[in-house]
Amino acid sequence: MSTKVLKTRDRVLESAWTLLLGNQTNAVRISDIAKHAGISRQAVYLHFPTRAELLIATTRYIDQVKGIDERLAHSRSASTGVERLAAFIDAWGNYIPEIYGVAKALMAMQAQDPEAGQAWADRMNAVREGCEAAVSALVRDGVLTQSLSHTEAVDLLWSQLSVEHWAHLRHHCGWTQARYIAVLQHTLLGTLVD
Amino acid sequence: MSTKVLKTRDRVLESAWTLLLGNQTNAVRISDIAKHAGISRQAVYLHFPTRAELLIATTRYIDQVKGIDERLAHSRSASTGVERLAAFIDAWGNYIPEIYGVAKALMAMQAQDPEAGQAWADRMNAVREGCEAAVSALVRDGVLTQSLSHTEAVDLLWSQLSVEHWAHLRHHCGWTQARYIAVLQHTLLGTLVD
DNA sequence: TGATGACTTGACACCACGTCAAGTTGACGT
DNA sequence: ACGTCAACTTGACGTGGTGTCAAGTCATCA
Repeated sequence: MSTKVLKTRDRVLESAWTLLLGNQTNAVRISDIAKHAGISRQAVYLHFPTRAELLIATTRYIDQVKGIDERLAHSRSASTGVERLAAFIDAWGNYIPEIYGVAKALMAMQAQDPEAGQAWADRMNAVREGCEAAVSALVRDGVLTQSLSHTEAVDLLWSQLSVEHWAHLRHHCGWTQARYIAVLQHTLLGTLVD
Repeated sequence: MSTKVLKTRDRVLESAWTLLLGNQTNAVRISDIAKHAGISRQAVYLHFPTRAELLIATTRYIDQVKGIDERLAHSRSASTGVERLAAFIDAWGNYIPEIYGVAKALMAMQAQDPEAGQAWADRMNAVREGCEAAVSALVRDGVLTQSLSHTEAVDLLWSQLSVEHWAHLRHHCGWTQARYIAVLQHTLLGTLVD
């Protein structure tokens, strides 16, 4: 595991990240990534077995570089359930833009490649756990609305914090990032808390 | 424009619809559709120039067969804004399952084919007009919440009535269709009406 | 009878993924 | 100084799906 190997591997991941974020039209081929990283197309396969695995590795790389764990951990330190909900929406909602490029490519792949779909689903289940924790905090405070079950509340929070929902409001509706965060905090508070 | 032409064309559209709805793994190729319709793969190209156009034509075909226009028109006849909102959610929300197969394929294509993306966006803009009408009815009744602008309210309704949101709750979260409709009616009422 | 339109068969180019084989290069230990 | 090994290169190939092209069949209709 020499230093150079890691360097090249990371350069590939960095290239994938950059190209996927930049390109509107999602025609990011492996050869594009290789060219951007300054290596041959075949060399990419020395580090990643398939395109799907490369994309998945890219999301993990972004997680690591951007420290999503720390961001989410911080939201867990809020004292009240309501504050915790707002902090979680803030932390995750502001992370989505970073991973959107890769997420889009991965979601486009899952039609043909079930493995890619499963990998993405796994990652999203981690987000669901965060939603679950936030809702539990609301329950602990006794402020969760009567009209939704615990699970329904988690599902609703989770689905509104999905990447697709973000993309819809941000790109189709033209919302700013700040408005996206503010409106989701407000409406989800209204929906989940009595 | 003989009878037989229309028959074959419709058989292709019907096959596309059937296969796209049935297949979990979205590997519906043109050759599959042709085989199912009982014609050669090349004959499909006598009716539809590209795969994207075939998919788009399929959505239009479903619209026509299932009479979505009538369904939505019916929701427009409700007297109060609140009833109209509920009726619109019911009409559109119960239509999504019909088009989901094609929608999924079309959304998967828009990464590579911008034309497919544009066509799908156009169709979704028609839904947005329905959302706009429902919100306007709320405004007319003077019951739209103060905390959202007219446009924001439309955007929020629209994004929560998206096919992606339906798929998330229905498939990832395992909700029944009835619960999806009921919860959306309830939470959107809570979000949009004071 | 002969023309037309719908369809068939078979071949082909294209493009991206993924694989394989045979080099080149540079760092490393001995 | 030498051999070795890992990383990387070049070039070729197979696969699978899309879309194109050319030649031929067949029923219908004027």
